[in-house]
Amino acid sequence: MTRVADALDILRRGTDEILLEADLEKKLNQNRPLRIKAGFDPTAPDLHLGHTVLINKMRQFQDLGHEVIFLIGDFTGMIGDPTGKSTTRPPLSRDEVIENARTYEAQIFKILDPEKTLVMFNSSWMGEMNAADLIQLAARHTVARMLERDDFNKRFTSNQPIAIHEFLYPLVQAYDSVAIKADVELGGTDQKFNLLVGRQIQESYGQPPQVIMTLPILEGIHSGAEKMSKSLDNYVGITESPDEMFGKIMSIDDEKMWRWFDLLSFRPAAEIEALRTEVANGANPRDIKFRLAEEIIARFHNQKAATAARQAFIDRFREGVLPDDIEEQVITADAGGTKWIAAACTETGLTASNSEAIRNITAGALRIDGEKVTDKNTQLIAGKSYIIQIGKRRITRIRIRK
RNA sequence: GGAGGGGUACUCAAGCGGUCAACGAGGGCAGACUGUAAAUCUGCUGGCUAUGCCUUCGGAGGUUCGAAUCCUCCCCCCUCCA
Repeated sequence: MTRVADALDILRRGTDEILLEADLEKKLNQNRPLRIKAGFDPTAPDLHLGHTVLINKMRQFQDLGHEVIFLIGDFTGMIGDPTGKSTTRPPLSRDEVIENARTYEAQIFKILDPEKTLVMFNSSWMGEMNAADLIQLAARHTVARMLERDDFNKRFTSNQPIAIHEFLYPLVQAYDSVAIKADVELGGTDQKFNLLVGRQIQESYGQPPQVIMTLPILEGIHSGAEKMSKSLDNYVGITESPDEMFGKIMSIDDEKMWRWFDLLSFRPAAEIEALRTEVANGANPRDIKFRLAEEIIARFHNQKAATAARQAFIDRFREGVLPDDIEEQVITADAGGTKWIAAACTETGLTASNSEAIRNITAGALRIDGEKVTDKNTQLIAGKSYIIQIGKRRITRIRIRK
């Protein structure tokens, strides 16, 4: 096997599509570092495992000696939200963009090699364009082609509005590839259309078209097929604590676990296959899920933290032991020297309102020091400290101050 | 520019003068069962120490004992015609 064939094997793993793979092979054969592009929003980053599917692929390119361009779409971000459905996003200031970029770096370099990563902003070329330049760019594409994009097509045929500027987004993104002279652009499967526009626009500027590589979209931790996202609150953030990560990963269902192994694990395919066999032969899927959780936590924290998280998980949920490092919050008692339980829950953020706390008491979900509370008028006494639990996941220690 | 249709809670979607804090579905939270899984079953899902009070049905006014429901004006979306 040649080295190019090896590289292709590595790069192919976990991808949804590579267009055209023959082009990629050709480029790899040129024996030079390729320019690998991936674009990101300029909004405040809170990277989660879903993003890492893509970032891991970037890392593989780096390991093979290629140059990764982490492109921050600050120009497009400054215009506003493309869907326009939600309230218009306020334009980000220069300082905010730079601040967000810094936060990105702090997170992506948990995976990427800083030495081989180029962070760029598309405002540096888009900001130079004038109206005539933009119109000439727009002249390189047709409405009919735009309407081929799935979501445009759906909206068009179902009479939903499409703002004209939305057509500019794929074009600007495509032009980014021209400006960067990208050899390869990575994106989620939902980006396929935009990435293909990049190929076409590059060609019209006389550049060899980029290879596009789409990666599957990771589903969130809740049941169902919704993609992992912050707004759906079904994500595992890469800066979360080991315990939080462990709990969330364990809560995914068994079927989804294999999907996560495929997309997130660095284990050799054969090893994952062996794990499948173990489960098929009767191993408890939970124990296999432990390994997935540990691998991921070790990646973003370290092996020691991963082991500790697993132990804490077992202690807490199998043995029913309370964690020993519950954060203590201090709140002030009322004039009478006591504190109403519902108000205490709300003040500590355990519940969003007193009503919610009362509902949880009625539902039998609230415990004080392990004892189920049935009286919604329960008072906490000043000077004492209590462990308050709602359900299995929400827990805090409260000290009542006079 | 003209004619018509529509904006309801996190989302979709009923309601079309009182019985509406607003049917139903999804989502979420909790309980049972478990492996803190999933599936299933059950309860809850605006706020307020509450058999009551307050704020919600695009916005502002008005009619009425009483409005999400009727009227006026405004904003936004969609369709058809031009």
